[in-house]
Amino acid sequence: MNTELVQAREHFIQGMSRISHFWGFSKAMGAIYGAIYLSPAPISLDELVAQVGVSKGAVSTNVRTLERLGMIHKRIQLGDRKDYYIAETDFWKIVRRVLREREQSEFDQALRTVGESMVLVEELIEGADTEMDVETAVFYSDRMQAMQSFFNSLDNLVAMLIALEDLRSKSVQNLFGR
Amino acid sequence: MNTELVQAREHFIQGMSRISHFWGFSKAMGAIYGAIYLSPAPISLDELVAQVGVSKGAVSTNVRTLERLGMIHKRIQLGDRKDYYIAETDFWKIVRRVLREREQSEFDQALRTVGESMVLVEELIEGADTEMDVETAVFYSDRMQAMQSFFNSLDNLVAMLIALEDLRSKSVQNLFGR
DNA sequence: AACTATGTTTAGTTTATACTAAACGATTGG
DNA sequence: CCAATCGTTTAGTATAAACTAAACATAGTT
Repeated sequence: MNTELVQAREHFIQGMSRISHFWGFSKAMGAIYGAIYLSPAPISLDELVAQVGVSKGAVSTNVRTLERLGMIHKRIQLGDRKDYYIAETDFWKIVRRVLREREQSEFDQALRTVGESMVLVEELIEGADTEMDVETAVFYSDRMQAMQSFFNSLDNLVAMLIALEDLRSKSVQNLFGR
Repeated sequence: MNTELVQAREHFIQGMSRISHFWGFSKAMGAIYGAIYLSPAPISLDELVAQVGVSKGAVSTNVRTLERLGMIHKRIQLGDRKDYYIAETDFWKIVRRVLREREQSEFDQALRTVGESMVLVEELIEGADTEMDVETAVFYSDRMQAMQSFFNSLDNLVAMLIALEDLRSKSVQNLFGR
């Protein structure tokens, strides 16, 4: 293939690598997605190894993660033992999926911790012994409440955005100037 | 202070630590913010070292980052050489600030890389030699265009959210159920 | 001016993460 | 049934981030 075209691809892949890292994924994952995204035809694991320049094992695990996130899809061809991959090109779909994934895992868990702390403090307010403790406990309770409230709002906001995007993806209208 | 109250605080701080890590900041940073957030009075660096359990140096650098992000504020008291810190409690304000910060730094840069790759490819389409190269180059160009378009939309969306939040913070109305 | 209290910087260490190389397992073809 | 071709798993390694300990800088106090 044309050298300059390869250079352009590599530059793009490098950019994807950066973005991936920026969003908290591994660099290789972004690079691999970039390579798949720029492949005109379904691309095999070996070709990815060649294009991205990481080991087969790394490509294997990253590709699995990408598939779990719905960012790529596996295409098996009859009479061919290789797995081929194509890129999901609906980015909003990807965003939705990733947001859902992240909400479920760590985000909820963190929220729960805040809730637990709040319950701990509020239980304490009941059977408090000294006056000073009550004062501090009430302060704690208020602050924790405020934070939990914020996280709930954030949760609602994200849910709203996902819903909006669901509408958009059904091609009602493009609200965000694409 | 009451042991159970301390436990509740530590549980909360641990939660903040997780959230911080989840959002791509250091764990200590979240913990430190948590400690400041739960302090009824402005809190000094030494007290933070005691409560969070990391070294003075780490507290110092993390505190500086927190201040840069507008998550905490320094309060110097007359006749006291220590610096004291209080927490910013307007979380939406913090979100706006962090979003702006992130957009400027890495996000823009990544976008630029995609744009550059696209220009490279499009220049190539003009002076192309073989037929096959043109075909691939056009494919690349289309895909890169689609991705850049998406990032622009995302940018607009974030800008819109910031604008919405600016309105809300001026207490027009609370749109997100707080 | 020396000493003390305080925050910052730095050099080195720890730690978590992601990768490599290679063994492994499984499937297909000869 | 053996060999070849894949993808996966694993044990070890490299690397980047973040922390510690300690030196340092600064300013206030005696």
